[in-house]
Amino acid sequence: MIEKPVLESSMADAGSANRQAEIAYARIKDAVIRGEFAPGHQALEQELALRFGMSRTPVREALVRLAQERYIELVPRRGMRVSALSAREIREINEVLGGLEAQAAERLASRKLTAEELAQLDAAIAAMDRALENEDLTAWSEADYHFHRLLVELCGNRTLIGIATQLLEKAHRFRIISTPQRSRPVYSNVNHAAVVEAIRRGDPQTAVEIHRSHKRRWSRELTDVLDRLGIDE
Amino acid sequence: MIEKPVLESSMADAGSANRQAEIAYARIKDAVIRGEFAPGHQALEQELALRFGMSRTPVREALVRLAQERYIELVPRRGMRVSALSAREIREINEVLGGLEAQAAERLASRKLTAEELAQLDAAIAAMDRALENEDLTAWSEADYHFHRLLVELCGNRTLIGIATQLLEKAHRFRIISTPQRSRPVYSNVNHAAVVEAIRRGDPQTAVEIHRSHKRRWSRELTDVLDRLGIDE
DNA sequence: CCTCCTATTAACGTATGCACTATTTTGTCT
DNA sequence: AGACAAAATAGTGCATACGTTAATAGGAGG
Repeated sequence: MIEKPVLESSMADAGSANRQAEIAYARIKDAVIRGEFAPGHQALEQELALRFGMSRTPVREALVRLAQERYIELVPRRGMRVSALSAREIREINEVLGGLEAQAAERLASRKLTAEELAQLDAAIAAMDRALENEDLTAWSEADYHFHRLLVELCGNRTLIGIATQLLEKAHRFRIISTPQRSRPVYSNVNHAAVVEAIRRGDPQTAVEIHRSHKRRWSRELTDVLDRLGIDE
Repeated sequence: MIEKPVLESSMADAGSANRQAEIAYARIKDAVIRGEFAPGHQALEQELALRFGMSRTPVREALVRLAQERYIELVPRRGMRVSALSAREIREINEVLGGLEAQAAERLASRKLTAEELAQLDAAIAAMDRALENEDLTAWSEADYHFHRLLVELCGNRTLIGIATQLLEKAHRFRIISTPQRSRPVYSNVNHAAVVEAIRRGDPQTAVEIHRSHKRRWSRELTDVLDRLGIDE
């Protein structure tokens, strides 16, 4: 048995892939979504590496992935810069997501959901109602995010799930910023419940209709919110 | 002036970002899409680095990006493995893309296109017609790809453009494989022309309707094609 | 004082080095 | 010969090193 000079970091984890790069990816992404790294915030690769206790290599890998997802830009000489969510992008995401969710809802209404799946949807709506009663907009925001993710994830189309999840994360990032500026979202809960009802009845037509009109209403409100936040193109 | 020992590679290019990593990314992606790297094909990082005349670092960066786009998998000990296009994934892509393109068409019909934009669409259809007359399925396939990309790119929603383009590239990868198995696509040209007509008239309703029914027809044909190719879930 | 040019610095992009580990190969025992 | 254990091998994931170059600071000239 050759004795190897174990320098440091005993590499306790055995199983999965990329530890360090994965950690860097998750931490930076989380910081961006939660607003810790504000739009425009810059950080050098070395800086991040130091903060995470790793070398530039895994940090760079994380940055490349995040840049591909448009969370950051890699500016040649200044490291990463956190992308701003422009009004344009928010509107675009809202529009695309509307279409994808309508597709998901249509699919859901077209197949028989298990009792458990329906219970999950009901629970998600219940959580939203509870948050609304407590006037807890942050909790409502989280619950709404959860509901939308659930709706998408139940649809079974993994390609759709992947794309919609990415967009939902970005929408959630915006929601975290905008929550204080939004009026009490009473319509949302009612509409979500109605969509689930249509899904339960197996009525794709109605599910899509409701979802569409809800999105249209929110689209109009969005304009005001963007104004109040002073976000421009 | 300090004389620096210029070792090799005079770095002739000045302007843009990542040269090497970008090259690796483009070459591998192209090889996968064009079928040079068949599904299941494996290659080690060192192997690719050698082939491209660079070190493992930029190759790895390219692989990480491609893995994120699901063109390849990074298998811990065997380098990259080219992902197979499963029947399931193809159907999923077809479904999502149908929705996105319908959205794009709707948007196009809802705004006034410039004469040049309409001319571009007409030209794309003309190219498809020409290919069909010449019984050149490969050329038709390229022209069809071009038409769909154009349709999407004219819609103005950059988020939609980005997502749809990724999906169109994958669909194109499938088309390259499946072209020999497909019956002569007569309907497609007629339908594409009808969609453009609806867009020209500014009739979103009809544009969406036609697009939908076309996608439904293709969806049915797809099942046969998948059978003939022996692609299973 | 302002402008232009030069020298320095700093950060990226890439190359290389190193340790850890899954896999394979070799050798021994039954 | 087959099965199991031990050692060699190979390849990743990360750390470090290096050259290039953009940005900046400092000095000279107008």
